[in-house]
Amino acid sequence: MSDVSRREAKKAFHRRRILETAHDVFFRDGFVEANLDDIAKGAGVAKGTLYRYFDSKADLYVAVLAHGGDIFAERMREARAEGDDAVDQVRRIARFYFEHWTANEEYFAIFWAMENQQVIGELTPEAVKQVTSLWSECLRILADAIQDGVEHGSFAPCDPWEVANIFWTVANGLIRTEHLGAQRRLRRSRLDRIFQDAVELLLRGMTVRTPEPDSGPGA
Amino acid sequence: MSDVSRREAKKAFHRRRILETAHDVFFRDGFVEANLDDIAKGAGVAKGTLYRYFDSKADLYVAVLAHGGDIFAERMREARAEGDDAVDQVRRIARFYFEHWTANEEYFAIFWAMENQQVIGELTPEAVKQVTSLWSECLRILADAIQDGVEHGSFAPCDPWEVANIFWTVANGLIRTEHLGAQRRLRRSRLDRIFQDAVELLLRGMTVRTPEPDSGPGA
Amino acid sequence: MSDVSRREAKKAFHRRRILETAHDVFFRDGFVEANLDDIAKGAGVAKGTLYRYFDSKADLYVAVLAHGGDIFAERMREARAEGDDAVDQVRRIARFYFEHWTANEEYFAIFWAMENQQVIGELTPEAVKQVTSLWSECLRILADAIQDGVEHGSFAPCDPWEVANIFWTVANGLIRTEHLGAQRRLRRSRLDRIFQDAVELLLRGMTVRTPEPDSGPGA
Amino acid sequence: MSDVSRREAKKAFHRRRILETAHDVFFRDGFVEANLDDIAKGAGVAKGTLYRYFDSKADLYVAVLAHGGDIFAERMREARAEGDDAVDQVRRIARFYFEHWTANEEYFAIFWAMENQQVIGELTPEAVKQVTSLWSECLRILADAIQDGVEHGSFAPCDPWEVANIFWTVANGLIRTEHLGAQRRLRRSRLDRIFQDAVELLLRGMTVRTPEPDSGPGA
DNA sequence: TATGAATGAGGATTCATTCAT
DNA sequence: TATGAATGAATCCTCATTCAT
Repeated sequence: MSDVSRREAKKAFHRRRILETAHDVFFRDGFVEANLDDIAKGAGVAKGTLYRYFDSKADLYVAVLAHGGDIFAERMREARAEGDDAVDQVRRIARFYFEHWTANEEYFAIFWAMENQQVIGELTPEAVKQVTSLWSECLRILADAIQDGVEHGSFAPCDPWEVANIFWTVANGLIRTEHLGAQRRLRRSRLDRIFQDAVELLLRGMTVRTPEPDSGPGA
Repeated sequence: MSDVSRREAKKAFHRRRILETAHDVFFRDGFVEANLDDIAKGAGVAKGTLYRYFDSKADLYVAVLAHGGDIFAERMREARAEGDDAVDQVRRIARFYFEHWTANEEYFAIFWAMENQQVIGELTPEAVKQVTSLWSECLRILADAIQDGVEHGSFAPCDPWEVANIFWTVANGLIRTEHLGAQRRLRRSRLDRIFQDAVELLLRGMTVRTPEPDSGPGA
Repeated sequence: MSDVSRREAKKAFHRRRILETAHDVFFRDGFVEANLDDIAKGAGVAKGTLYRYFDSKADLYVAVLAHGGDIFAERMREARAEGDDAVDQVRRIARFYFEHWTANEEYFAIFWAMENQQVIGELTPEAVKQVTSLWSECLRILADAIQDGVEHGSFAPCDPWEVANIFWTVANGLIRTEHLGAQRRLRRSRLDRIFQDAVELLLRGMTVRTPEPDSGPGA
Repeated sequence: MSDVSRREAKKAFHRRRILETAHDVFFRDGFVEANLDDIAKGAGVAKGTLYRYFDSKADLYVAVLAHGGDIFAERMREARAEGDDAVDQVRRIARFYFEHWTANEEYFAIFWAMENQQVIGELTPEAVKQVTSLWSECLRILADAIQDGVEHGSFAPCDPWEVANIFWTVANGLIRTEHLGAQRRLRRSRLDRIFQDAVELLLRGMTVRTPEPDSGPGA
């Protein structure tokens, strides 16, 4: 029994080490350029051992993504819960998103890289679905908040999913651009300002009522 | 004379064929996975011939980007010129951008791929600069239009570059997301709607709204 | 234990096979023209396996040189030790040198090839040093013997290093010329005679001759 | 007629340019690494044109060797003629040899490179013979001088060819070693001294009469 | 005769994956 | 279960030579 549990513990330990190292290496080199020798060496296991835990390089990659992705949505839900009204909730979600990615820059890079066609090509459809569902979940949280805002009159009527998507896109795009443009090291203060401005710009746009002039009956 | 010109014509033909094939292959496989055998075979030339036209794989890649990139900014400038006021100009720029990329989907993928760190790693700084300057140029056109709008009171005071950047990011992000999410074949109608909405959302956010606290009863 | 040692033995076997085959191939084709396919095939391993043992073609080349080079100086030292006086020692060194190279003709070719600029160009400075130091060591042994002879009056005063160098040059040159001139297969008897004569010629030149101006009538 | 001669002149000019450039390039890069693009460009002709003048790379190489080699033997003959007695003649030949190669270092490298097995492998036996005959011719001149010396009692009895060969070997070896060792730029003063010493050492050895002691009848 | 575009075989090196131990 | 040695397909690039113009 003790033997069994010790063995289990060792396995868990190995799995964790591998995932962590893979994370670093994928971040540093990207999926294609990353090589399993580095990962094995970094994790302190033999190259063959990797295959005891993961079926392939792509499989390991997905595992890395999933590893930290689960808590992401949960945290985002918490962030929303702390907000008072819809506007506040959207701001908090955006804030969390920004804070999270700037604090976990590497992860961001990895997530993005997955969208790159090369990686997707090597993944099974299931794997792709597994990862993308993480994003959908996040989008849903944001869309819910927006929907709330619309229902309570804080936002002008709109398609919440669509607007959530736009929000999302802006956030990702800004972080990504800055991430790549700044030689892969965020200048946080600059990004912070841009990000704030963008959020406010969007919020302004969402709040505006499309002017309903006293249009004549024929309009 | 005829001899020389015929030879020239043949060279031009080859160059064109190579670029076109490279374009397709880079689009299909991405930079890293693309292989020169495919390109050579597709272009109907020997592998060695590629090297008479381009110094390296990376060089060819840059050439593909530059091939169509030059006219891009020019067209965008034209699109702006056709607009009446700043708002109209921004709309037209956005429209052009959207039309162009949906009509040249592959190019979009290639441009984006370049921002991937692996590709950049293999390019000379000059090459990178050559390509990225295309984007800066486009950003400048948009920022100019916004600046105009601010000066003429169409837009609320803002940092034109920053707002242009946000616009840009939204546009790229939406196309990109749709591009990848939809199994790499845009559902144009859906994207069109989202894109329009996003532009209007942003324009609304940018538009001056004289605070009318005591606005009429209908507000 | 048995497992580990058997694996070790196999590795040693592979390494040996690779070195031996590389030796033959480098001898047959020279460094530049030799190709790793041949070596791998000859050694009965896959091409990739070569890289588990040696970092590069150049590295393998150096290993081939070093493989047999170490014992060379040692043997030469022994040869010297067997001599009675300085003259005898020099003769024995020369003899050993001759015997060794004619018995290991291929090695000779490889050593010489290394001095060719192309090969050196691909080696790291350390590698070059590693190999050339072998030669210096040999030169030192010879120079020591000569120095001894000078001190004991067997040889006329001279710069031992310089004379050792001359000896060396003659020896190498003769073997080399014969080696190449005779379609790469030494006619040993002929070379033996020339070599002997050359050694005696040099020894005669080195030998002290007290100027005997009034030498007897027979001079 | 004028046309014909002008054409002839042009051909001669091209041939000369090609040879000169090939000379430089072969010196700089060695036979294997030299490439015809460089030679063609340097000579100001098209690559294809090279093949109007020479059948192959190897052929061009041999032509380069022969180009300057003819005058070499002639000059050496003159050098000998200026000497008074055999010893003087040998000294003058050696001197000339030394002066010539240190003044035409590049040529030396090329000649030596030819002895490299790779080059020989690509040459026709005729070509090899053509080049090696140059060396034989030079050896003959030296052997003749030695023969003279033996006949006139200046030198101890010996096989003139053999001794000439030794002389030759020493000379080549010293220049070569210095040439390669000194990063391909001769330290002339040092080499000069060594060379002188070597020549005198050999001359001393050649002059010595093997002592014929009053050996007893049984010896 | 001269050109230079085209060729394509050839070669060093990498690395995900397998499998005997 | 873990190892790590072995694999071999895959790929970019070079360059002597050819040949249509």
